[in-house]
Formats: sequence, C-alpha cells, structure tokens
Amino acid sequence: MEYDFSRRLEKEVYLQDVFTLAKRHLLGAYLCSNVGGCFTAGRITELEVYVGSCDKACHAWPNKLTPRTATMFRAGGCAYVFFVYGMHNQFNVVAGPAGTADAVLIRALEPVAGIEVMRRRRGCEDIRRLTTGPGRLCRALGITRQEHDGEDLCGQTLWIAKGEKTYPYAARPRIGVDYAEEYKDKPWRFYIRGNPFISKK
DNA sequence: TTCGGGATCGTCT
DNA sequence: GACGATCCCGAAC
Repeated sequence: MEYDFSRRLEKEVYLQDVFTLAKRHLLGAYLCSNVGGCFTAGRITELEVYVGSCDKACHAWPNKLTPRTATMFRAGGCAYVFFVYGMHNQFNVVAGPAGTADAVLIRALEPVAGIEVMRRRRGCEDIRRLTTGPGRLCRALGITRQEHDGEDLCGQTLWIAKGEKTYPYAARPRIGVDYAEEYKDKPWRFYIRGNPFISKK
C-alpha cells in the first residue's frame, strides 16, 4: 500500500457543517505530524463532534469565548488542543466559519507511518495501544497545547491528508460527558465499523 | 486569590 | 473495577 500524505484537505472543507466534516471527510483520513524532525501519521478511526452553540458538553457552550476556547471561534481548519487531568493533551479539528465554535475531537487512530517513533514517545510496544485514546494519540504524534493550539492544519507541522475512500461508521454516545445533561447521550461519537483501533466500543 | 473538577490513562487489586 | 497522578481553566469569593 502506497500512501500519499501530501493530499491535504482544502481549507474550504473545514468550513462546512461539522457533522459532514467529521463523518465524510475526517473519518478515514490521515492525521499527519512533523514534530521534532519525525514524521508520524495515522488513519482517523474514531472521533466526536462538539457544537459550540447548543451542546452543553462543549467547552465553548453557550458560544462563550474565553482564553481557553478562543481558538474554537476561529475559522475552521486549525487545531484546538487543550490539556486535562493534569497530564493529557487532546487534539480537536476546528470546524465552520469564524465566530462559530464547533470542533471534532479525534479519539483514535490506526498507526500508519512512523510507528517506531510512536512507540518511543509512548513508551509502549503494543501497536493497539499506541493511538487508541485522545491522550494517547497526542503523545504518539508529539502534539501539545503549548506548541500546537491554534496550529494551521493546512501547514507543514500538523495536517490532515485525504483518505482513499469513505467508510461505513457506527454512532454512539460520547465518552466522559455525563455532566452535559440532555446532551450527554447524543450519539455524536463516530467510528469506523469493524476497525480494531478504537478507544471504546 | 482560592478552589473544584475535568472531552484520560496506567497501574494495581 | 477502582484509584491516583497533576495542571489549568473558569467561577466564585
């Protein structure tokens, strides 16, 4: 299998509806990073949608611009990276036009390139555990809030390359958003059906 | 200025 | 299945 990681998703793709972006363009695409002189890439297998205007699970709800959420209000096509639990970074793709605060959390990847680099960064041999989880994949790809929040996803450091096809997907409730009241059970987590590289069933 | 808790993970039982 | 690690944000004081 030959991969072409230079076929970046165009800026306009990120400006459309966040659900279309997530399911049709991001699922099955390749998240690529060039950090510390090392190239790594993985197929996006699992993600979650967050909606700034109405969704109580979204950091930016209800369209609240704070120092932390500011990057989510930028035009689609940049990275929103935040830090939680005192140790984990989480990578999101910002969606929609400037002024909206929708984003897609990438929850799992299937490692495709730079697997030895990922193993070294993660301190873990098992390929199934390298990038299955939002904190794990950030560490494997070298993504941090300090260095990459706001990063342009059409650039040379972090980018998303088009996948070869679209995949059949499953929809499930999101993980870890029990506080979100009527939004906690929304089936806004999507993953590639049958792919073993997902964080949770 | 303080304080509570988080879009998690690895380890231990 | 439970728990501790450990920093930052945002709300309240």
